[in-house]
Amino acid sequence: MQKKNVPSMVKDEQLIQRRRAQMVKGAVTLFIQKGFHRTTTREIAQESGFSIGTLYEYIGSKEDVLYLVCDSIYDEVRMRLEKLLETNTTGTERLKQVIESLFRVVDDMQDEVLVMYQEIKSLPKEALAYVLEKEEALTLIIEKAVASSCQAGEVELTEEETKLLSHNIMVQGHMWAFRRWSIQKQFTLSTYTELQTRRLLDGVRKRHVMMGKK
Amino acid sequence: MQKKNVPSMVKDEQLIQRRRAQMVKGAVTLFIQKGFHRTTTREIAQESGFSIGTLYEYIGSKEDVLYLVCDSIYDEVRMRLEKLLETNTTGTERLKQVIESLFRVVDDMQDEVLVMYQEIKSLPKEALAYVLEKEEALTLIIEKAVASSCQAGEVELTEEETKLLSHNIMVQGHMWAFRRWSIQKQFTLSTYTELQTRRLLDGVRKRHVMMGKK
Amino acid sequence: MQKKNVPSMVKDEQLIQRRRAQMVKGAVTLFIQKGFHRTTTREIAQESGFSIGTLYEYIGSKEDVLYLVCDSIYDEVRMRLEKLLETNTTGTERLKQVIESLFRVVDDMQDEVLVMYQEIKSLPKEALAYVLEKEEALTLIIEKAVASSCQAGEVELTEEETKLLSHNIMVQGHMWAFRRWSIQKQFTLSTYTELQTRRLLDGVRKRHVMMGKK
Amino acid sequence: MQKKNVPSMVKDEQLIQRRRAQMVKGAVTLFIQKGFHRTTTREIAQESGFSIGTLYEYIGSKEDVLYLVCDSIYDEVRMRLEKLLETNTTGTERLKQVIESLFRVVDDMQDEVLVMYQEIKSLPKEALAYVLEKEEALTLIIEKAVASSCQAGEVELTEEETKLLSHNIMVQGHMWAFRRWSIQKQFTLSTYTELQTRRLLDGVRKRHVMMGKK
DNA sequence: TATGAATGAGTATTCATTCAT
DNA sequence: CATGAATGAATACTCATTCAT
Repeated sequence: MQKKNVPSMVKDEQLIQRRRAQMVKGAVTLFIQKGFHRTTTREIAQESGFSIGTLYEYIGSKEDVLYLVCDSIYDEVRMRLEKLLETNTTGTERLKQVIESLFRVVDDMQDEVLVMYQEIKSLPKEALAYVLEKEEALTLIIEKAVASSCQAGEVELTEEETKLLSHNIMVQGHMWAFRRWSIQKQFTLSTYTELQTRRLLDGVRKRHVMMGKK
Repeated sequence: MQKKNVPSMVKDEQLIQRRRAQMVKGAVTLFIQKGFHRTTTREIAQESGFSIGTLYEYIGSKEDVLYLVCDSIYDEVRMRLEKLLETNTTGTERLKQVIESLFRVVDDMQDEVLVMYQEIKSLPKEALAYVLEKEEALTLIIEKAVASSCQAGEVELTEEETKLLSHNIMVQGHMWAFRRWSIQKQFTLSTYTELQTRRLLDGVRKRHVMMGKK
Repeated sequence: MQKKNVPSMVKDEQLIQRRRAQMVKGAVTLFIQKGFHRTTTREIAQESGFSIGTLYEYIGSKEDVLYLVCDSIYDEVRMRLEKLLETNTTGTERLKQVIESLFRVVDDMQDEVLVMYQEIKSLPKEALAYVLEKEEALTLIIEKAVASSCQAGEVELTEEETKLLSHNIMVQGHMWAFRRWSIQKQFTLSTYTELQTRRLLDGVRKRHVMMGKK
Repeated sequence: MQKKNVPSMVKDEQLIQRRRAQMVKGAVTLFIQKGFHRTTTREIAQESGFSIGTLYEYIGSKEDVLYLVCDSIYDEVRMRLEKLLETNTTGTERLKQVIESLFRVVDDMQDEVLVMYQEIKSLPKEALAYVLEKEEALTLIIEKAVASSCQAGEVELTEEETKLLSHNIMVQGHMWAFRRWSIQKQFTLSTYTELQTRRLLDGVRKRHVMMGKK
């Protein structure tokens, strides 16, 4: 799936990047506060530091802003995640690290994650498909760590189980944000991480290993 | 938290109930198709089978419709869930049944669940709080089943772990709907249910019990 | 060609007729002053005596107003023309009467005729086709009078010549309006009518008749 | 009436001429396609082969472009007409030639003639007056031919009739363009020219000449 | 109680024009 | 001289809400 092409009247590619970055920054702030539909294009322009006319020099429609925002959030999540994963661990150690890192990123970007969950549906079909692909790509990072843990012989999972587990981890990350009204009242991030990690790993640990340990 | 009072010009309480039921039915259909913001009050009135004037005899604002819709979805989820749980099981058996029932209800009401996840944020603060309470009450049903499983001595969990597990179960139900673009391509509902149930229970099963079984 | 259907949100057909009449009246005034493109929908609403919202209860787009205006102008031209032609004359007498009547109607409706000439091109294709048909129907009235004059044996014309003559008469009527900056400085309507009538008839009069008269 | 002064930031008169020629060429193409109001200045600049900034180095406003276009169309009509009239005929022969030439020019420049008829009204007052003078000057060419025919003694016309006839000829030329939706379906240019010429001349031919011929 | 016509604030988008580079 | 990014007033159209019947 190709990156959706957002039309611009401006030729200087560098300038486009800069302006769109401003735009996304302003828009995210507003979308977090009032959501996509309740935010006007004028507000986006103003918050971004330029006029409404200029805004439309860099996009074709309001929906393009949403697309740029979603795209950018995914890129940032991925970037932060990869940054936290730079060390070269493997096996279950790796998996623990992925979980902790994911949760930490979600914690840092709670509002952005919420925007994604709630506004994504307003994207035009094509853009939506593209964004969902990014989500799957992200899930794949987790899947690789799970697989690595399998290969290390520490856990045994079918391919199906691997996939499902990855989804579970991803969603447990997200729910730290979208159920924060309940979860964050009861847990700190580190308790949450610890409890979830233990549960996730206990469930998959090889039986004989466990018993051996015992 | 009190049920939010939705104003009506009409006295006959029965009529109010009937009209609002029509209204919610029409609105849900539309919200599923186009979302709350893209649906007009005129459309809601038409889909409900009465005029725009009449619509406003039974609500005070468009947001009231959203509130009624969310409220009604929760009531239906709860009703269906309780229906499926009428038999008097206990212990781990009970827990399995709760999980399976929840997943089945979510499967039946996927679109409604999605509407909730995506439009809830558009509710006015007070209404939002009320609806979130309903969500917590729902989670409590699960929590009770988990606790019942503990009491049966089949699993051992701290109170914290109990709460978290309940959230996890709830969210794993919901994700069947909101990640369907990926999950429902890979799993049938019964596979999904089976895999998730196994994982959830394996993780919590008492060690000695497991070994004993061994 | 069917009359184009202009959409309306209002059900009462009578009301639609009344409101659209107001609308056309207001719009014509404005189009005469500033042309279609320089007139805003708000101005049309205001001049028509209702709000912009109400305007859009009776039309689907600004172009619909132009269509209604053109349609209405043609209807009025035709109505006035037919009124002036109610007496039952025939032959050349009839033709003279048609010419005089046409010129008189154009004189009365100069501004409207100009609007037609200048804004018709802004109509959507379908509407344009419909309006041009009305123009042809009007030309047919003239053609019938010319034919009547032929049948009376006073003039002899091929079918082609009949058609062309009718166009000429029509356009000579219109030019009284669209060349008024020059023609109306030099002629009064009655002089113009007399001169044009003489020329039109002299050119077609049967040769032997003329000579017989001589 | 002075030629309207179109302001330019550029000194080099030659360059001004060249750029404006490009501009008019581009603009005519666009005005024919979409009319003056639906054409943007950006489009004009692009079609002309330079940037929007450059466009405004050679004009003061969008209306100036329309003025230049109208001015240029008149000049070309005149030029072409004069070219076709270079041979030194006189009398009725001359008149026939003028008619045929005019019709031929209009046929060649149909779109341009239409633009004139439909957009002229958007000119600012002063520019409009200037352009109408050009139209009158053009009519004068015809008038001279008619007069020449009179002087040759072949037709007899009062001064009033001469003027009116010239207008008629002019308009019969134009109508070949602006009623083409009907006329060009029924006639070829040469039939149209022949029929109209015959009618125009028959109507004015001296009575005794005609009879003599007879 | 039911209706639907009326309202006008609000919104996305366009485009002529300017001006710093 | 040429460029094209920036501007913001202007504009068509929408839609939640009201209220007279």
